[in-house]
Amino acid sequence: METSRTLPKKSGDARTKLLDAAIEIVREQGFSATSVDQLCQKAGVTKGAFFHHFASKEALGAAAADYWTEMSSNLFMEADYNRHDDPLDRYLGYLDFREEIATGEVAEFTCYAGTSLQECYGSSDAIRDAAYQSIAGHSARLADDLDQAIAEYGAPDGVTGLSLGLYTQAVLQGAFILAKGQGDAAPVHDAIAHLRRYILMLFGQGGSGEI
Amino acid sequence: METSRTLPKKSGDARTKLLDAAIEIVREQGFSATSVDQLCQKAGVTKGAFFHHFASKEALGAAAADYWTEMSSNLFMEADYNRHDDPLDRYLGYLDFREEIATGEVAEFTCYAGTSLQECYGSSDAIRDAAYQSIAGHSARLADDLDQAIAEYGAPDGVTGLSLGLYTQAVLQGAFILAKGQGDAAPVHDAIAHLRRYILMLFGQGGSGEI
DNA sequence: TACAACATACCGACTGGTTGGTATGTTGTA
DNA sequence: TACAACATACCAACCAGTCGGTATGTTGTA
Repeated sequence: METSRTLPKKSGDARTKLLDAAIEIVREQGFSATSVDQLCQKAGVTKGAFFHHFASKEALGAAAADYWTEMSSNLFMEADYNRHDDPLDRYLGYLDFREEIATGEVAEFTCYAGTSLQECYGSSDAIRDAAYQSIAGHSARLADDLDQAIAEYGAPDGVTGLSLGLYTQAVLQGAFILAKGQGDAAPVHDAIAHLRRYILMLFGQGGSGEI
Repeated sequence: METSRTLPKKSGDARTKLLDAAIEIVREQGFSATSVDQLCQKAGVTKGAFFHHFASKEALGAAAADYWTEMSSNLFMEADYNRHDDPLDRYLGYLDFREEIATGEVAEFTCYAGTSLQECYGSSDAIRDAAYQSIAGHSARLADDLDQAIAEYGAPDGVTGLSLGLYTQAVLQGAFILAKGQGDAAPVHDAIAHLRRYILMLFGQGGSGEI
């Protein structure tokens, strides 16, 4: 029953191939519109393998959200912007990095968690929770730097690191929706420009300014 | 083939009942996860009525986006905040109004266009286009007030009414996603607070300040 | 080290229910 | 009587999930 959520890590690669396939296809056409057969074909495995590793299609969706959390967590933790000494510079570097990776096909830079959270929040508790966990966890990591920046440079009453971290994610998720409508990454760059301007005004030109 | 997109307006109410049902159910469980039978049951009509008015399920989805555009357009046009003389006050009043209507169940205040745009952008051109049209059109109306505010109070280089209008929608759409994850409207209020602070800083306390 | 007992990973044909869509009525009304 | 607005009955395709089976480890023990 619980084959899916605990990561066995050293199993054959059918599981991983299915998770990769899920993230790719679901980002493009949504979860409900994606069939198990389609997933299997993309992953190059059979249905038997699918239901050996996942109790249901829903379990795959939730496991893919966890997988997404892990992948994106690694991506951002290893990025160069973390090396800045100043917490505000780290945050601004994060924004730059997000701009950098927002190129190419829309489905390649949009967020699995945001997509499936929006689609599945009413039909699957497991997927909703795993997807929200992904976004909330990411926000919390941002909040660390932002809290330090607030401690160093000050901020208006009611402005906390977490609230800014969540706002950052809201801006990005919303920009992804606009990008899907427009067919390219331009809305993401525009939105980040506004967000960056807000942060710079909030902290009164704090930080070193370098990139 | 084109039974759906041109609004006959004075037809029997099966069509309208189906559109209302679509907006209600799709906002809760997504488009793909909603079946034609479910739609018919909710609307209290039969399948014959459905396919009399809509060429396909996809056509219903696109028509519902148009219907959503019309409904929300009326809602915002008739709202009190439009009576402000100052364009910035009108924009700020819009933000207040959006906060006001963001209460109760999540599915009741989230956006049909944003939901279906995110879900269907890769699987249905018709729905994607109609949904994006809804958001883009809404942004354009905001852009009018924002352009006037810029003319009156000035703004940094590169800040246009349209770019701020689209940013506003991005913030709201992203906040809706967070609201779905959290299960209540709090993220919407938090996000609007940040957005309002940004606008006020941008325009340097312009506007009358009254509500 | 040898072998039985068991576990894991995977295969693919099959099933029963659901799906979007169709074909053919019926009914109200202009 | 003509046509729009529905209703009813039905269908083929597709869907998630099952099941009997195989091949390849792993482990305990004598």
